[in-house]
Amino acid sequence: MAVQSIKGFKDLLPSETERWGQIEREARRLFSLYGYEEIRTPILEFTEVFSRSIGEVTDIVEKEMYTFPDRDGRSVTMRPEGTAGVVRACIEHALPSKSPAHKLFYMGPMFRHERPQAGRLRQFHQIGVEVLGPSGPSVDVEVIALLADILDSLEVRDGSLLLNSIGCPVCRPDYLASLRAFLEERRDRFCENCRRRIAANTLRVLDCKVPACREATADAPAFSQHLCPACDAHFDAVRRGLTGLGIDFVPAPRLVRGLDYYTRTTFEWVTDRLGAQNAVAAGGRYDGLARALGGPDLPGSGFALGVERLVSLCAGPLPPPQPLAFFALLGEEAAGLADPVVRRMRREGIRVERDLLGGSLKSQLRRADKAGASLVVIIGDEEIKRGAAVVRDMNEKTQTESSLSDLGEIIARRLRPSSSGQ
RNA sequence: GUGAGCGUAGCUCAACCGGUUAGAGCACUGGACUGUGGCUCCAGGGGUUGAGGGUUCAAGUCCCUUCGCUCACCCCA
Repeated sequence: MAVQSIKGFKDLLPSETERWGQIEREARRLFSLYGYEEIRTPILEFTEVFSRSIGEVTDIVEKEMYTFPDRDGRSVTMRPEGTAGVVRACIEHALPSKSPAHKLFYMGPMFRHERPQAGRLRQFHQIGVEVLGPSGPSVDVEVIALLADILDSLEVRDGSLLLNSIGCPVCRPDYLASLRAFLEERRDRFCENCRRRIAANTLRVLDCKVPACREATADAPAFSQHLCPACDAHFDAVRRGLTGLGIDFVPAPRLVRGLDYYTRTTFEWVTDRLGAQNAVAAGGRYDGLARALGGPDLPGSGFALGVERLVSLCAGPLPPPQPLAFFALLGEEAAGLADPVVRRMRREGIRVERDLLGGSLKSQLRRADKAGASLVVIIGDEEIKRGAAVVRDMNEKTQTESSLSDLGEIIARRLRPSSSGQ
């Protein structure tokens, strides 16, 4: 059998890359409007960057990372998410000392060795933002508004924003203790997984899908009732901020995050149109991350958006391509005459295709039609004798003849009938 | 990592209870129209039926192994 791509690694063919391009352009446009700057960090990092930030006991670190010894023996890992590398870079380049606030975005591939399924790949792509420095609630609100605007600009509107607060190092221990006590009391009502989680990943029990577990936790203590005054005020301000912007959200007391570094605000944009993987974007505040990486206190807030998942939700129209002129050429001599014209037109910003396959005029016209050409320039022996070219309008089915020297200007004028101001 | 389903042409799918030369639509190429696209009609190229083994007079079809894909669990973007 011929060689194939690796399981969970997908090719993006031209039929799909247009949508990707649209998404990336829209995102970049909004990032620029919001004042976010791009950062590009390496795909490969020392393993500690992830194990120390994401959390040693998470699934990602325990069994999903592409980790291997580099040739010099040091353990390296292909990034499973974007935040850790961005924060590492900020610490390494002492960004906090250069400016008290950094608003960054990134886009690119992430890698997790999971079993592929709908909406889940081993190489997948995220677009994300990180705001490093400011710790106030308005940062969380801005980040969520930015996410909402990206989705809105792509006409992805049916879905909901889940919002929660998971406290901070001040209030979380108390809450965890009372939650754990609550769970322990009804330990025998939980699935095997959850029994293990009670000690290992207490918050996760709240998020279990097993109905019996859901029932057992129906009246579990909610974090929102146990927040310390500072976290409570922060959460309240985020909610008021979102309401003020007209951004709907649903309080989700069970929404927890799998990654250790989250504090306070946590949110997720979910839809029911994606199969089992319902999260399109997720994020929150991670005030403890920079310290975990050995850096200074550096509050952060951001989100990551799954591009593949977003693509499958996008049904809106793609931007129409620039009008196209197509050269149908019969014979070597015609090609020799046409090529300089074609090149000149391209350098002037006109979209021009030149037939490369040859064959009958009929087959070249067929290709021109399929390529979506609005004008076709035909040059054959008869035209060469007259030093001319036939210009066929594919929509009107009309033809005119013009001299080779005027060709460029005539095509340019006809392809941009009204927007000559450009 | 666990479980289930599915692998037939480039794509989407047929092929009865196992039966003789594996078909169709779309796509592609050519012709009708010798230099004029889309529509129509005609023709043509394309297959190790995922791979390997077994049962049988006979396997796309049944059995085993293996590879791949898909979906779900888990987890997450």
